[in-house]
Order: sequence, then structure tokens, then C-alpha cells
Amino acid sequence: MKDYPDQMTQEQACAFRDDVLNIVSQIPRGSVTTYGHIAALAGWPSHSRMVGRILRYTPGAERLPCYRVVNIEGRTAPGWSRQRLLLEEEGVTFKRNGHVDMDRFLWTPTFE
DNA sequence: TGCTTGACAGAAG
DNA sequence: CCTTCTGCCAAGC
Repeated sequence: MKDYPDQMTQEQACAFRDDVLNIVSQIPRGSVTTYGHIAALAGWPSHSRMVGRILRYTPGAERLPCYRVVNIEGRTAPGWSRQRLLLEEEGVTFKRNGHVDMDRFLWTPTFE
């Protein structure tokens, strides 16, 4: 039973985008969070995919630490090898399988 | 209007 | 570990 609408209105999409960008800007240095957590906190639990879309296509997202967003398995974005380097510069370590060590570096976004 | 594409998630082989 | 599948949903064509 879903307690949220099935489809976004234009305004909701806008608010969602703003929330996503806002949350990303708050990820602490040296830690990461996931698309799913961000989507859930923004109020649209099933829109994790939209988070990635927003970070990739929204002009200005490059100024945010969007490299601190990985998927829930700790995998970095496909086709963006630099993301790993940026994270390692902050002290984030990777496991042998090439994924972020989520047990140590996952940060869960919360309301203020 | 219908089909395809992903910076996803999760499960399966 | 890797690939593939299903479910998901907005964007593109």
C-alpha cells in the first residue's frame, strides 16, 4: 500500500530535484550515500533512478559532491572512473571487488 | 501512443 | 565476479 502518489506533477518533480540536490550537498566529506536513501528522504522511495538522472543531467550538479553518491552495493557510476579517485582522495577505501566499503563509509541522510 | 533507455535495486545463475 | 532478469519510472524517439 503506497502512501505516495503514483505520478509526479511538474511542481513535485521540481521540488524533488531541489531536495535531491540539497541532500547531496550535505553529504559529509569522506563518506557516501545511495540513490535509494536520497529518493526516500525526498519522499519518493521508488524514484532512486530519477536521482541518478538528476545528478547526471542537471546543470550545476557538478559543483556538488555528487561523486559521494553510489549505488547501494557501493558501486560507482558506470563510465565515470574519476569518481573513485575523488572518493579515495577523501579517505574512502574500496573493497577488493571494486566497491566502496559501505560498512564504514555509508552516511544516512536525515532531516535537520 | 508505444517501445527503448538508463549514474537504480535486488535476486538469480 | 560477471551477466541477465524483473520491477521501477521519467525521458526520448
